[in-house]
Amino acid sequence: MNLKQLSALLELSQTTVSRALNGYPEVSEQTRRRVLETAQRYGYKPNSNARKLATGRAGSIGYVLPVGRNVDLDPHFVEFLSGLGEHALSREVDLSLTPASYERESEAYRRIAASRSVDGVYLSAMRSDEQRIGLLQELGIPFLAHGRALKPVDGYACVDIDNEAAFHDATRLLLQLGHQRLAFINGDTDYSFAVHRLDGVRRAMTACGLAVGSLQHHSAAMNEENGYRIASALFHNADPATRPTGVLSASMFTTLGIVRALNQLGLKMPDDVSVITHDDVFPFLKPESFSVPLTTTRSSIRAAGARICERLVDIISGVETEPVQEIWPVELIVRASSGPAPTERKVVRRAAEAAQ
Amino acid sequence: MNLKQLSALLELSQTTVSRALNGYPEVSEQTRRRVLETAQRYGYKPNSNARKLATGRAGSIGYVLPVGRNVDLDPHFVEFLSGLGEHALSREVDLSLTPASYERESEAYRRIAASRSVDGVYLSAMRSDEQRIGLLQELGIPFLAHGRALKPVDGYACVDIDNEAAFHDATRLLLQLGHQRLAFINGDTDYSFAVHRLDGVRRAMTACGLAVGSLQHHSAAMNEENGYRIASALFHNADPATRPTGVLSASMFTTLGIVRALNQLGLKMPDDVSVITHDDVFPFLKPESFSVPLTTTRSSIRAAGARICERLVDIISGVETEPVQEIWPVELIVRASSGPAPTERKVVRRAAEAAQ
DNA sequence: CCGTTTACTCAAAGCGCTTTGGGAAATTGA
DNA sequence: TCAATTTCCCAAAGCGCTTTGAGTAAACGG
Repeated sequence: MNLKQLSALLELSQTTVSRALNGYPEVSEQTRRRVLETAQRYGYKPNSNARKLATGRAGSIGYVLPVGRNVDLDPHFVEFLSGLGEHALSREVDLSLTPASYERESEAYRRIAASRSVDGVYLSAMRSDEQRIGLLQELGIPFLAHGRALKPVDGYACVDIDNEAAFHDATRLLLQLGHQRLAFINGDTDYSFAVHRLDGVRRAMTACGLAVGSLQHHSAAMNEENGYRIASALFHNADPATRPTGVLSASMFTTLGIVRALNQLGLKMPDDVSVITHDDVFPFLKPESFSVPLTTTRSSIRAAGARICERLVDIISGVETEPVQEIWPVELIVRASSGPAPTERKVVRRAAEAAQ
Repeated sequence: MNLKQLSALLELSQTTVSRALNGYPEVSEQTRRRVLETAQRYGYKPNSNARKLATGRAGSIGYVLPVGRNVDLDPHFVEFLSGLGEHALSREVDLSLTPASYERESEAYRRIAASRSVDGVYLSAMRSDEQRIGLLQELGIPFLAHGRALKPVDGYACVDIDNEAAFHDATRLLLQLGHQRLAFINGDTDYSFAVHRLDGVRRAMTACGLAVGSLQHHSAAMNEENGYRIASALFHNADPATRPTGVLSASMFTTLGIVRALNQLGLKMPDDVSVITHDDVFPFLKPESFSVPLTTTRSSIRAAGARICERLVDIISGVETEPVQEIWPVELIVRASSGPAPTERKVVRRAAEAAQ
């Protein structure tokens, strides 16, 4: 059933039927009702491709999906997608994913732009060495970034969380609790969020008069394995008097590994080591659900997804004109995994106990 | 730059240019080269909507994304998507996600079908009470299911793993190891995979002469919290002589919770309780990465994604005509979390130790 | 009563591509 | 040499929708 057939059936012109369906005022209420009713009964739905061609609007937002043997879409993405989808639903837009290997990424953006298959795109996993912003500006396709680039600093729209402040605050808490030897198991610093977080940690240390060089900083993909590997290296056979007493962790997955390493070495949270983790709010893995509930910096990645969809639709429809950089604050939530730094005395006592 | 402008530039008809670009034989090699070269130089890309309208092909496959306040896309989805995307890349198809709330799901499928925005769809999370197969058959849109319905048993194309055999084998292993009291922390039996798994467990028990009624079966969403909650209920204050000694778990997330509960209660794997888990092969959480490496039934959900994309493209293009039901075998991989059932003597001894 | 709004409706012109059905030139076969 | 192919290219007709620009009848105002 297409428009032509439907209008023949109704003995009306295509114009009138189209207008009736799309809510234009130039059609009488009576006619509109009749049209809607008939359309409903015969299950008429406009052909989306024809409509897209005629209007020039695609009614969908795009994303270039990084794929390849060595690329793992991480669970952050699906959580983000949930939020995006939730909002997309209310605005009746679809999401179009264009798979592309890392090397051919810019080609994919070019194709999207030239073929006009989407109205706008969003970027995520912003890199320290970010190329896409310039590309998309040049291509003239509306976009919104989830996260920020290190440079350019502005001139584009984004939604990001205040990673710098989050890790500054977490670090300050550890320092206030008396921790002097800190370790930071960071995400991959190829991504800008990891750089911002490191900046935050360093600023807090500096403010407290601690040498930045004393920080044990490790950068790696955020997963269980790396958390385990790095934490094991930090604590295995380390002198209790010199090993870190405070650990900052980039993600809950990393922390799963850290916890496993600590358990294996017989180290307790928070008596031997305090841990603060960033929590993206996964419904399937919560900081309360650790044997020792985790102190976290928390920001819902899902909420960010919903917001990004909302703003992207506004940008596309011209409601939002200036490129706004929206930075969300992050909460620091104290649970049981953080506590006062062990004193020298305690360290010795606990070491003796452990030796037995 | 559109086709009209490009052909004006080349002083050729649109027909010839279109044919040259699309590789039709009716155009001389020399002309083709000239066309391709010019198109390249001026960055011409066909408008995808116009092409879709003209050809009737969408060049994309669709998925109805379940969203809503209470719906969590789980990490399985992103892993699946990785696989799908990997293959989609090689076939140059896009993925189109249409968000829909659970209640309006069938409406979303109808819209997709009527608006011809995609060439085919895939289904996942097949339910015990599955309605979508009939709907899609009626709508006449090509589809491929990831998983199977309980009924209809056949008449549609699917890719599934042999959940029944997987859990049969896992159960048989526990029985062979002498376990007599089993618990199964299953996924939600609203989904057919969970029913198949339960069938497998029961078949193994029956074959071994064990009463099916003795199985402690719990059905719940597969996450850390539920694993913890159910395992705690099973083992907290339970008589060592009657509590389960073998536990089957539906997912790695569930098992995270089970392990937490066991740790808290001071129970050891595999001495006090053997655990076998299904592993969907997440790159960020591996069975080897548990303090006691997990015995698992393993099947890569990502590989399934790639295969589904491959077959769906074949179905759309008419290469695959008969609805094939492709069932993948599942490997049972023994690691340290499974072992012989504790004997009565051992049970008493360990209980005494624990009491001290 | 007649010119002017107002309320509806319509025919037709795109949107940018693919594809059908030829047609003219070049090549071939006898 | 001439008819029959083959080769290469074209004009024009869609695909199914939206939107422009008009037109007609009814309602209105003075």
